[in-house]
Amino acid sequence: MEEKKRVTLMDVAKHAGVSRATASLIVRGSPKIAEKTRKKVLASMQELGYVYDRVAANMRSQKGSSTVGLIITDIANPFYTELLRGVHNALEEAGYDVFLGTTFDSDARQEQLISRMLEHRVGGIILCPVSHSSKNTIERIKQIDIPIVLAVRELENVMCDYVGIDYVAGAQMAVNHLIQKGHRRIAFLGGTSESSAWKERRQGYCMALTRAGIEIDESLIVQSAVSRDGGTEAVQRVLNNPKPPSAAFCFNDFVAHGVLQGLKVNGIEPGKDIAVVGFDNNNEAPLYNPPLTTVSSFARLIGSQAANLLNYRILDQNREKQRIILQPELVVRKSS
Amino acid sequence: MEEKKRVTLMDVAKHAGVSRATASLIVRGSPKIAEKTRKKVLASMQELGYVYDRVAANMRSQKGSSTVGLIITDIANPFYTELLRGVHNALEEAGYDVFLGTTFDSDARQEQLISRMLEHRVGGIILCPVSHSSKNTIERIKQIDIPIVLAVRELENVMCDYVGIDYVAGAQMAVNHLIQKGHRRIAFLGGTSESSAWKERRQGYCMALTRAGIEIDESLIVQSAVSRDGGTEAVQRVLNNPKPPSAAFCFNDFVAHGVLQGLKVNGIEPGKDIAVVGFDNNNEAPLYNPPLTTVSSFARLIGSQAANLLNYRILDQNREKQRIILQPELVVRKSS
DNA sequence: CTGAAAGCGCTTACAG
DNA sequence: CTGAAAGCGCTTACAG
Repeated sequence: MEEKKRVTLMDVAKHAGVSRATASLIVRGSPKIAEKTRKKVLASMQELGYVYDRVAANMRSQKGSSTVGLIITDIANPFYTELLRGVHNALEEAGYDVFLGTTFDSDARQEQLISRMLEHRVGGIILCPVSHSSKNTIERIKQIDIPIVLAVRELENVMCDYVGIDYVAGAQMAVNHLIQKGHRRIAFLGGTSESSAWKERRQGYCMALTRAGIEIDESLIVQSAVSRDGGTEAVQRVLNNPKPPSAAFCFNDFVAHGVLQGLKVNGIEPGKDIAVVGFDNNNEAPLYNPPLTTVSSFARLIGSQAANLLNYRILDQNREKQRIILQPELVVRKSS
Repeated sequence: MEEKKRVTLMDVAKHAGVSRATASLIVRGSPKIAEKTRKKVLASMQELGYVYDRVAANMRSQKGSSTVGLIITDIANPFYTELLRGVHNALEEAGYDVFLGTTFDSDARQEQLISRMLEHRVGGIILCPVSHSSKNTIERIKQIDIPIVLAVRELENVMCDYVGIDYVAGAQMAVNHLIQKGHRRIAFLGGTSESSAWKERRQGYCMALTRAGIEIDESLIVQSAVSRDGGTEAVQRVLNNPKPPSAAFCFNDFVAHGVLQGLKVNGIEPGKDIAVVGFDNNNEAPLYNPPLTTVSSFARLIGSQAANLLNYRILDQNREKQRIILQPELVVRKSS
């Protein structure tokens, strides 16, 4: 297992008895080379085990590399797994190789990842920003001169291609659905008020109630960690309310799952005694017991759209910025 | 949005009034530079928006890049999603950036991905080989002179670090469990006989039966697509058997889910009228109805172990090859 | 098609 | 710390 020396184009050229320039033309698939010469050179490459150094080539020709960076929050979150699937499929199809990075919602890691991707000379970046990007980071992002598209969360004052979904509308859909079912006391469970995702859901929640002439009762809004356990805790708290709700809109499906479990522990049957609606429509939602009514946030579609935007942007730096806001969709199941 | 010219180390050096060599030492964090000079230079970098060209640096210093390739079968498969999580977390922690590629079990795509990763000068590769790697590909892989670790599937005659699980033992566990529960007619449902994963499960299935003195009944072995629908079809077929089984060992949890659904359609209650066991213990398994007894294949752990092996290999090309075979684990739930 | 030269952005080694 | 030179593996442009 000794380190073999890297075979260079020059080696190939010598071996095949042609000039380096010719060999270079051949690896790049130029049509102006005689078939015979080409075959001879290709044979030499095969024999010597030549591997094209795309990195050196890109550097010399100053072309954007065929590499793209994808920065997401957390690969353990099904929403981002789905998004990753969308991005990856679309990007591979377009011939890019993808670099993956996860921020765990830390601004510092986000900064670092952006730096590293830039250092690797990626041709573009798809960024799902952390919930609190520092001024500093935002300035950096604005300065970046390679194509960049934002997904899921927008950044203030940053003009970029963007694809996300309308959380406010999604929350409204969920709550309207519950109102139509006759519910008046509707809780909003889970999530933390610092995130913009929470704020927007809250906004939709309030709008739906207000339009229906229902007063907002702050005691029905219970924050929690974004997890199953968080959901269980939140529902526990709201059940202790002197006037408990007859329905719950949950921050996301994970939280909703915890809510379902918490209800059962208390002998309350979700879907019958109380209605529960989630958010995201992740793969597990139809498997919950009862199957969960939820709002689809189309993570995969967000991913593939973002990939497409990036591809267009790479092909034409001057095209107009595009902003795609996907409309969520209510998926009614047994839990409501 | 005009293309700015890239700021080089030389630009920084000029701006700070030092030599390029000094600037180079500073970006690499050399300790022999006076604090004052360092600060001045760092300030210039900030001001000019310098970004280090890791690619050029690696090329010049002929160091393996801090980049690693991960080639999996299909990102839509939860098993590989989990594996990806394991790899990614471990690798990011160790300071690598990861390139992701998916083969969709195609040998041609596998070849292509390996080439591209090599062309990008990755420092190492974690490969989950497709089920039928051609002789050609195998030869290529043997010739690769950068660190490479195989995961999930081994390749004949290829000496590489490897981490996988013992499918044969896993299948035995599942079937033994059913035998202990008193079952004698146990079906093996789903999967296709071409894949080594199927063959090994079948081997374990047969061994367990034989040891218990139960004759193997080929009519209870029904192949199918590896999907929910496949599972439903397979169970339908086996229910038409003149002597239907009282238990089923399924190729994986997906197939098992289809089996559960197929049973219910026929008015048969899984977990009561018939026992069902899956394979993989994916995230959904505890959510099925009834919760699924299954064999955990520790996808995430395979990923993190593979990442560790690769890291060790990169640090020391001469260390002895390691072969890690994880033992699967039976997780008993309500379906059996 | 060839051949020699210059350059992409960096590192390395060395004399000062 | 500086300065000049050489080189990583490629592409580019040009005269022949």
